Amino acid sequence: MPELPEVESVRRALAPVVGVPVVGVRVARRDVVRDEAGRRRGRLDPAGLLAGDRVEAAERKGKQLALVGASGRVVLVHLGMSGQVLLPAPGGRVSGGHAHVVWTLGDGRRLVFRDPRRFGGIWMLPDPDALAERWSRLGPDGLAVTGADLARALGGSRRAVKAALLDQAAVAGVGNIYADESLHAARIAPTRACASLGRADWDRLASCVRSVLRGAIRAGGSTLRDYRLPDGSAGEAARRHRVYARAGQSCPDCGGEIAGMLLAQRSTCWCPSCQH
DNA sequence: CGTGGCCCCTGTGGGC
DNA sequence: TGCCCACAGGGGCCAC
Repeated sequence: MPELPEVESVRRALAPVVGVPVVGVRVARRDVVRDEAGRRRGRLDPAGLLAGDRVEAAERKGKQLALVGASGRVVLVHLGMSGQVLLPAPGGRVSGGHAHVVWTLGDGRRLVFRDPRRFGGIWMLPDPDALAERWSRLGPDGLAVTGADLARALGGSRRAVKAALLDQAAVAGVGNIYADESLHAARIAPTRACASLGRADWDRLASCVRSVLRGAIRAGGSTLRDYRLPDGSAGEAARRHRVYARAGQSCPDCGGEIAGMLLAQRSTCWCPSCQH
């Protein structure tokens, strides 16, 4: 679910948590928390989840969110398909269960990680170097990606361009919604082989990726079902979708019928009359 | 090596 | 009304 705009919207909404002490943490499901090596069993040191620490910064690359402690320890959060980071009002309840990790903050509030499907999770990293190492495996962030970046990473690939856009090592933060939306804005068919695109195509596509992501952030992200801002409210970006989940409806640009297909095991929507 | 396919998991909406 | 299947924003791992 959450792609770059949703994670960035969450990150921005966590500004009130920065500078606040972390009093303690309760872990209801041990296996959503992993150490640096990826292990999800064994004794869990609460300090690894910033208990007794203080949140110094909330950072993001692609779809990954990092809470950096004053100690230098890092809590890295992946939302997967159904993950949420919630900051309920004091005394408020988090409905629906699946609240796997709950932090108690010094200002009396709670920070909650819930994730019904558990495709997401939390990684405890010992220091900022470990975070930098992890993030070095991601491609450039979607808000900053250039045509040169895409051409270098994907220019020789035989894959369909949509499948390639979903590769986080090529560009970090684009998922199924914004891949379809960016390709439509760039007027490029999702089925086109990467190797058939020229430099002008990559430049236009990168530009469209950046603007589509920026626009979705302005709208607070796309709420289809699970995604919520930390205060529980929905993002409004889904109103702006031009092709995603609109198969059979008319293209807002040309009025032609939007096609639906399966590409790389993901539902894909596009306009065959204006994307080539 | 690059690439496609399968699987992880829960919840829900539609069709029968 | 109720059941069952298909499908959902992601990504790791496997076999080709």
